[in-house]
Amino acid sequence: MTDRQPSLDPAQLGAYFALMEVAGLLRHAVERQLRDAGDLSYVQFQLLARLGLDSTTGSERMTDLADGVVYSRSGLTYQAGLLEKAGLVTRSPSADDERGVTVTITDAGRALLAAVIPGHTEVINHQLFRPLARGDAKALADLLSPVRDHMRSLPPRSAAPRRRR
Amino acid sequence: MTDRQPSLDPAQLGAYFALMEVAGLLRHAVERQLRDAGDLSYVQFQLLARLGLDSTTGSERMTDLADGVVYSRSGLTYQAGLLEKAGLVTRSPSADDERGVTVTITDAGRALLAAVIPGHTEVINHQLFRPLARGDAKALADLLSPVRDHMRSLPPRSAAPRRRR
DNA sequence: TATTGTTATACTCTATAACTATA
DNA sequence: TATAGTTATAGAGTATAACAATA
Repeated sequence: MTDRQPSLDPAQLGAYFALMEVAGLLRHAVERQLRDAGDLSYVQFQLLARLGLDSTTGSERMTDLADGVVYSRSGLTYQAGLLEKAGLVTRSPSADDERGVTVTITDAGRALLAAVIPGHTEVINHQLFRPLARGDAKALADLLSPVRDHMRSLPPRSAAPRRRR
Repeated sequence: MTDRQPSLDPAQLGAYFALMEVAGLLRHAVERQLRDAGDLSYVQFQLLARLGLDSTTGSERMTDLADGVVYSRSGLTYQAGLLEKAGLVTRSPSADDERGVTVTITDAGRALLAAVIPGHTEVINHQLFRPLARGDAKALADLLSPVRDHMRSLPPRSAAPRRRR
């Protein structure tokens, strides 16, 4: 079940700690901005961004959203409920599968997204890219993209094992 | 207060999203391992690691710990209380400054740290480094270290503004 | 007066399990 | 029987503000 001696060399340790600290600090900064600018949590922003920017239709099914944002079904139900209550998304039964729920971003949701993004990118520029040279962004993306793809392919995502009774 | 049009180019967007997703998934995986192996949250692990690995004495003051782990004083008090209750650290008044509290890792804390680290590094190897080539770890560390230093130097850390009454 | 740390409190978020309804 | 989503619930974590004690 476990490999032998997989201990990390100093470069790996440095990369790991730097990655976690940078991402943690960046997320903290970004969450503050999103909270101040639009009263959104990072997860809510991710959901809106997924619907408003990634999706061409502005709609996605709950399960697909959960897979993208990585958490439990009930957590997504909770967040989608908050977004719906705020008028930023609507929920309706899926056309093809009566069990499914389709979440759709509203005009208000798009407007809020647009209102929040400038400050968002500004934080990212200031905190993340200011100390980097041109070309570093691409280098970073090239390093991390394969990792992301690998992690996505791994095992357990939102729809983790379901208990049988 | 705001720069003009700091919008992100595609490479920057890609780097940002990849960074956040990789770090998020990695943290999720690592938290599960720490929980299973030692009933530790990631933050608690960070505190133990800071005391047991980074510090030569095994001790640090509360404020310094908070600065390193990035959160509020009260949050640190809460976590330090949990660690103390579990016998993994002790808290005692600082020698030089009567106001201060020195946190020290116990033998049990070091033992738990040692017990947890193999599984921890294994997760990191599997999830983060498996898809990377030799040399990529150093490249990643070289890219992110300046960012981390920059972010650390920025403004608000644990000891954020204190309200006057 | 400023700083260190704790406490009380309220709130957000997440996970588990049970439940309903459709495939 | 399996899957999609919701609900109830309980727990962990965080932030704010007020507070006590020392510098």
